[in-house]
Amino acid sequence: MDEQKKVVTRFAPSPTGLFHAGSYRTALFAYIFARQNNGKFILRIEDTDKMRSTKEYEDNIIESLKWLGLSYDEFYRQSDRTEIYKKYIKKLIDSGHAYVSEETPKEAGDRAEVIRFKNPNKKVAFDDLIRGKIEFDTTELGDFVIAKSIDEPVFHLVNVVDDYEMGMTHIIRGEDHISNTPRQILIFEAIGAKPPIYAHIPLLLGKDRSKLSKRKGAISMTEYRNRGFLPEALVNYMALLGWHPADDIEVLSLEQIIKDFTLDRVQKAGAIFDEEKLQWFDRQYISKLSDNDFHSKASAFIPEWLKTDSVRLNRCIVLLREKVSSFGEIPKLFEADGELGFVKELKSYTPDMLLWKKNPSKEAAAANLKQASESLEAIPDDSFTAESIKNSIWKYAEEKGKGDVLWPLRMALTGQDKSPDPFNSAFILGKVESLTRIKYALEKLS
RNA sequence: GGCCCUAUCGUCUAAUGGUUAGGACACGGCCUUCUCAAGGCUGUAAUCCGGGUUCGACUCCCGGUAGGGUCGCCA
Repeated sequence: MDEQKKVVTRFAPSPTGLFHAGSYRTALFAYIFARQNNGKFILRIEDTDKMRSTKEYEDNIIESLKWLGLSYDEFYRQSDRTEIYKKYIKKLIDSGHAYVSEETPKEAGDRAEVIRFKNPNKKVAFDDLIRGKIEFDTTELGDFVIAKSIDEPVFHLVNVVDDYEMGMTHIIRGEDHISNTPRQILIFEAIGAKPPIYAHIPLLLGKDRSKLSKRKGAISMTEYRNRGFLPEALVNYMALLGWHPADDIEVLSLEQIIKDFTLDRVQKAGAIFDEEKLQWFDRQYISKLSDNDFHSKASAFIPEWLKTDSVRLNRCIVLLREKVSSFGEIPKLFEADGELGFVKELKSYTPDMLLWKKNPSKEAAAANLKQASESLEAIPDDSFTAESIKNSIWKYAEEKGKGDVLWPLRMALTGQDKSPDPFNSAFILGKVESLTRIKYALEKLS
C-alpha cells in the first residue's frame, strides 16, 4: 500500500523567558495534530541567540511540557548543530544564493561582515491551512541576514534547515510568523527543498488585545502550577482558545480533544486569555478528583499549623472540596478573615452578633445555645460527627426555628458571619472545643 | 507609515445562503438555605459600518472603519 508521508510537527521555542500560555497553546496545537495523525512531535530549542538564551529557561520549557502532559518524540538544541548549518551556509554561498556582505555597524555588537541571502525579488504564495492563500512580494524584504558569520547562523536559516533536515511536514505556529514565511520559503527553494505545509494559528491576547508576551505580564505555566491549577484544566481551557468541538461539550480530556480536533475548526482571530474561565475549568477537574487525590494535591497548600493536627485537617477536607476552585485558594481560607479561619482560632465577636436577625432576643439565643450545648454533650466522644451532631439538634431547631438555633450556634462556634454550617464547624473543632466556645458565648449573653 | 492577518453577546465561541442568531464563562433574578459558597432554574447581552450579488445574507464580493501582527546582525 502506498503510504502517505508520516506527519511530523514541532514546537520550536527560544529559551529566552519563562514558558507562558502563548507558547503553550502553539505547542499544544502542534502536538495534537501530530498525535491524531499518528505522527511525530519534535521539541527543538532555538537557542542561536547566545546572549538571551539560558539553560534555566530551557529547563523551564521542558518541565512545563512534562507537567502539562505533552510528550515529544525527538529533542534537538540548535546550539548543538552548528556544523550542519555551516554546511548549508557554504552551500548557499557556493550556489550564489547567499554572499558575504560588508557592513557599516549600526549598533554595538554589529559585525562589519555578515552573510546575506540573495533575494530573487519575486512574489511568493502559500496555502495556509487555516487562512487560505497568502501572497507576498518579497522585493521589499531586501537581502536579509542569515548568519552573523559562518559559525553563527540566525533564525531564518536555522529554522528552515532544521525543518528540512527533520522532515517536517506541517509547520503549526503562531500568526506572528506569517510575515516570516515568505523569507523561509525562499530559503527552502534555495536549498532545493519543497516547503512544508503551513498552519498559522491565531495569537493569544492579553486584556489589552495585544500579543500575550513576557513583557506584558503573561503568566508563566510554572506560576499556574505554583498556584495549584490542575494541568488537565489548563490543557482543556487552552485547547478551547481558538478551537471548538462540533458539539457544545467543553469539558474534554486531552485524549478526547486529540480525537475530535480538526484544523478547519480553528479560529482565525486572536483570543483573549480569560482566567475566570480557567478557574471554572479547574473547579470541574477538582470535583472529579477522588478524595485521596484531592488530599494529596491539596497538601502543598495546607498551612503548617493544620498539617500537625491531622484529625482536624481530615475533617476540613470535605469542606475544602466545595469551597475551592483552585488549590491556591486554600491558604486564604485558613487566614484569620477566611471562611475557615475559625479552625485555628475563634474570631472575636460582639454579643449582638449571636442574635438571629429575625428574632434578636438574647433570651432565645441563650436558651437555644444552652440546649445545643446539652445536645452535643450527650453525644459520645467516638461518634461526634457532623451527621450525629445534626441529628441531635435538628429536631429541636425545627421546633424553635432553624435560624433561631443555628445562627447563634454557628456564630458561637466560629465568630464569623460567613462560615460552614454549625454541624461541620462543631465536627471540625471537636467536642471539647465546641463546648468551650458555646460556654464562652453564653457568658457573653449573660 | 509599507506589507500581511482579522472582525458574532463583556470574554471564549456555534451557525459554511433560509435558525425566534445556539452554547459556555462572567453578570442579574429566583429556588434551596442559619450565613457564605456549591447546586438547580432563569434573565440581560452580539452579527463593526456602507454598498453590492441574491427571492433571501452572520455567511459570498467590493469599499471603508477598527483591532492585531510584522517590518533586527531576536526568535
